[in-house]
Amino acid sequence: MKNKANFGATVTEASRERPTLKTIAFMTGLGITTVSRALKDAPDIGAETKERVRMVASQLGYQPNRAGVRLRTGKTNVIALVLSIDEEIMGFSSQLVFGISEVLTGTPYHIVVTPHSHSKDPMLPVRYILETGSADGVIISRIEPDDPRVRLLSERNMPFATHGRTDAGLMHPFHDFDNEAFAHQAVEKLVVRGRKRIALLQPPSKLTYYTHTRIGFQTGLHDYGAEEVPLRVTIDTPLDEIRNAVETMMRSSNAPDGIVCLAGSAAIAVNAGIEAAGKRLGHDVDMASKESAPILNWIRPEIITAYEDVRHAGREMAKAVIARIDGVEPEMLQSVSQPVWKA
Amino acid sequence: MKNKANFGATVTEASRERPTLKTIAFMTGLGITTVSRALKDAPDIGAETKERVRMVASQLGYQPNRAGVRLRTGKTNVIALVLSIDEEIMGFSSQLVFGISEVLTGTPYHIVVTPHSHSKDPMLPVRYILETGSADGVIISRIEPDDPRVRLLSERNMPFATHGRTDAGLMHPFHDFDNEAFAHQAVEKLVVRGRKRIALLQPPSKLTYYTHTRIGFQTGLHDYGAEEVPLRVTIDTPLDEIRNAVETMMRSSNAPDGIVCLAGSAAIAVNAGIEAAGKRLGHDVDMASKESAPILNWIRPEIITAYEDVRHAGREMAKAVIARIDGVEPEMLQSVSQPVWKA
DNA sequence: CATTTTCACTGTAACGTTACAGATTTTAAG
DNA sequence: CTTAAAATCTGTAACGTTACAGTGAAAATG
Repeated sequence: MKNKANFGATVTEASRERPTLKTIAFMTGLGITTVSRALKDAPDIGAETKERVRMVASQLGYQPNRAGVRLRTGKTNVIALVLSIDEEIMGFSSQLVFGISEVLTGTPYHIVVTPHSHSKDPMLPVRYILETGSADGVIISRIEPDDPRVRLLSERNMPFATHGRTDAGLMHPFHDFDNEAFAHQAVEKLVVRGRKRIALLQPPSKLTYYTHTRIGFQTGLHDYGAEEVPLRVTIDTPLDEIRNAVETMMRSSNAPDGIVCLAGSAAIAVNAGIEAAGKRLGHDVDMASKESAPILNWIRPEIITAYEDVRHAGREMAKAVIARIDGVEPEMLQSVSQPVWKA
Repeated sequence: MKNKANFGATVTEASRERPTLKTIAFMTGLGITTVSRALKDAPDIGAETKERVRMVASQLGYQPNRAGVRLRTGKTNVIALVLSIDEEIMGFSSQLVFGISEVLTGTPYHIVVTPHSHSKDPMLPVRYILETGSADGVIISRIEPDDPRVRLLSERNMPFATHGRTDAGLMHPFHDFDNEAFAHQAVEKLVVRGRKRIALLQPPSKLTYYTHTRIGFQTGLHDYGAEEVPLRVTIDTPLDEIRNAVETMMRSSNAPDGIVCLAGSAAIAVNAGIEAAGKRLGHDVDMASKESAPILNWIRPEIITAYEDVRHAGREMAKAVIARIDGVEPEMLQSVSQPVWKA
């Protein structure tokens, strides 16, 4: 009862202050510890007491003070999203953020966005999070086969999920788009339209899904009897360079009659290159592209598009990190989503 | 010296633990308070002592524990970005986030993203932030002339900046794009090309910049002697409805010969509508559009585009909130950026 | 009826930080 | 020399929370 004096003097003022366990303790006449435990539904608190505490708490609109919890327990209730600034042209990362938030709403977790330029050291943000313990879980993208961030996070036992897979016997939660299936099916779609000489606008070779893409593409070529026309730019190349490279390619005697494209924004540049070369989509050449926002068909209905649901990816990864934090085994937290072809 | 025993026993282990003021106090032989004050460059600490403390601190890679600071001082070192999920198609909000982060890097601030659907109560996230004191500053967008969030934040003395202006004598930091100038100039560009019958794809009427847009547009019509062809959809309308509305309009006897469009994503749908009606951009009709990512000209070089630098907006708002937190007057923290027309 | 168990509840300490009110030593002033 | 004034430094308490080690009373056991 030593709090009584405190409250007696300031009861009217106190009602405007943010309620704490102390407030509830005072109002119920219980100890602070009891209130804390009651709200956590601890087994050594009476049922009726719990009920009473819960009532008062919700009456007051009590919300645990995050700093208090964090200081005492180390639990931050933060999920850090590490984003590469440069990968972004088409709102890819907004969708990720929104997907993640969807899941985090209704949990105590907040999402902190930690961007970095991938020209700088990609380890920096991850190291910062580990050193300062500023998050309970981490989400990273642009994964490499033997990604050092994945190694470090695993080693330090920090729960995390990746957008993309590794390929070095590292076991961890991930969500990935099935780029192998996409590339394979893309080749099929083109061959069905009579295309046999196909170019691939692929991801940069250091990312894991470069290989997935290559395998799907080459298997497709083999299965459906087509051949590759080489293209030296990647989806990370600036759009004008892509356009120029495609224009040059389309003007050459070696021009392809089909193009597979791994990103929606790049597809726009490819299309510009095709048109600059005086060719027509659907006539001289066909293009199959992945897109993370349904806009390509607004631009050219002839583009064969597969949708990658990035928001869904965000949801999956958010669920995975939280599950990982709760101790679920990484094996259970891996998922791959299939391309959805338009029409 | 009462810490000595503690440390003596665990000195090797302690070196792996995260350093605190206590660690530095032990290493320098000073009191915890002294170290704290030394690191803040307080006037009552000796110059040599400060130097020594700073050395040891940086040696150890000391970083203040955020939970400790927050619990003690109430300072969260968090900027909350409140985003509307629905407004997003083209990576608008990613650019905002990146712009904000650019400024926040090198400050102690982190960015927490708090999304919400604007079909739900838009006050919810703001109320949550106020009630839980979970941020030192807030950034909001989609501003209305008499925005209740602006009122509430002002009333509660929470530093904030808005992306867009209010119009009810509310004084607060903001950054805005000059939509009035944009609309006016857009009309000019169209009239210069001989267009006289112009349609406007405008923002929803509840947002402040609807009025700005209308004023610029109508002044432009008047100044350059053109007339308006009404269009009932807004840039918030789903893309397929925009397309249909535009197609219908373009097929009608009342079809415009110029269109002003306030958003890049909507422009894509407008273009699709024009083409669906069998008209050609640059021949039958011209379009001037704002865009926040340079993609429209990849799609149709004929579109007259003005660039809105959203990343810059993010930077401006981040600087504004921080300045506001530091006590700078709102009057000093308002900026408007001008449209930049391509070529 | 004495003893053990169970049940319901509680005080203390600690997480890392800073405001505040001293404490000690040195220097300046009278 | 004494006294006042700087100049430096420090311990205590508190922010809100929870782990831990209890306490006291009632119920079950022998």
